[in-house]
Amino acid sequence: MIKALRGMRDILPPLSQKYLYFLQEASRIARNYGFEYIQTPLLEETQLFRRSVGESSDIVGKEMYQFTDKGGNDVVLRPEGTAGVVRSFIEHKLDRQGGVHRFYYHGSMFRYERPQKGRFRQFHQFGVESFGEASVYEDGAIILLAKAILDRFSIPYSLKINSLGCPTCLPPYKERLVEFLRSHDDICDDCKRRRDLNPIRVLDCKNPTCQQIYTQAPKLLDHLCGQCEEEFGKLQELLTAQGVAYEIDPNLVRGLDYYTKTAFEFVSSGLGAQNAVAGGGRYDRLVEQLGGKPTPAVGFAIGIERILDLFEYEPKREGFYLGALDEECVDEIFDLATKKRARSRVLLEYRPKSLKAHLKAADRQKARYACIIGENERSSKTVWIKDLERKEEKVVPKEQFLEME
RNA sequence: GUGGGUGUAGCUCAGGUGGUUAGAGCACCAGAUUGUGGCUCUGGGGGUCGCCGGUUCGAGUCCGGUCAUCCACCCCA
Repeated sequence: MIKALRGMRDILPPLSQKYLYFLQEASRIARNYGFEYIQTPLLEETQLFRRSVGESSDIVGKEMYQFTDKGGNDVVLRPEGTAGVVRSFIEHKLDRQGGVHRFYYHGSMFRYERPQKGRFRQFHQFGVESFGEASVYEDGAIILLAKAILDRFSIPYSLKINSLGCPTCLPPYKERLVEFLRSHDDICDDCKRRRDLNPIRVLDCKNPTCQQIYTQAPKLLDHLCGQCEEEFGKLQELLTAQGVAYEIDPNLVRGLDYYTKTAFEFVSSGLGAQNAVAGGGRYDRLVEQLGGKPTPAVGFAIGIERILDLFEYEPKREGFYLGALDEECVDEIFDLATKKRARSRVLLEYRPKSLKAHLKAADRQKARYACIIGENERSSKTVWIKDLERKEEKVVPKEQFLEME
């Protein structure tokens, strides 16, 4: 038997129904915040991710589905969504057009990792990206948008925020940190590697010995420049005013290189070790880094598989089940179903069955109405209808049946 | 890449120390005297016991290998 590849899974009913329901609600909320839908290719030039996500990240370092296509292009299946949207933003010269551009997207991402709970090689994200708005109010709005989506599904979470500084305050801090790290030779091997590649990432090392050492390390939050500090304060003020509970996590650094200033993560218990359900932040330098005009930007992504694990979905009864009690009535319900299908969802049973069997089938398939034609109905040109939710039944002329919503 | 757990019916799982036609619950289909769903009862269909090899008169059971899957490390959505 041919099976799906490791870490790839099919999404079939009823999960697929839940998936669509999530997309519908999340899209609606994103639109309420002024975002428009954007779709970008799943395949991009490898260079795009090397230059955005960064060489020091695990994603670029070891998780990309990378290959050479038949035209000799070095390409990858996108491991995350932001880079492609930024590429598109620049390619279509929206950076030169000016103004604010807000996009939401959803779709498959690919990372070659060992699968585990909440982690797949092909997974799906719903994300938003906002370009051209430097105000910290936008950071606040973006966090509120993510929160609104989680709240829509009554998902319990805790919100962690941090500031990663800007080109003014981050480099001097990095130097101090590296200096500190060089004076401590007992940090783990991973951290020694990080020290040279991307020193900030040592801060969220899980190794207890390292964590013990880092309690003495210089803190980025103590080294923010005036503007970064002010904005981080303003962000907290905004969140507090909106009644959003949050926790400052000075070790929240995130594994992608492009973040600046605001970084945030929504975590939820009940997801196992992979507890981040949404994450994002500001990336003011990325557009420029990829060859566009300097443009401030901020965004986030939600892990769809993870969020689907966190809420229940009961599809509601919908549509009409049509069944015949004897062979002579089958042509009639077939014709009736075709007409009815111009406006409504119709589940049609071709085999004549007992009334009991039809009701059972209609119930199981979650139809709202069981509509049956037998000898009596055929001679009187009517349809017997039972509302399976209200448990009410009636016999109506065929014309009236076709009018029903 | 590393570690641990698990592979028996569509699903969840039983199957002491090897022994005849491999079981249950759920699900599915059909019935329970006249055309009424969810509950109950009866019956039915459905399994190369992950795969390969070894030990044995005999392997679902023991041994080796292999594959798959889950969880964790790591990292992140």
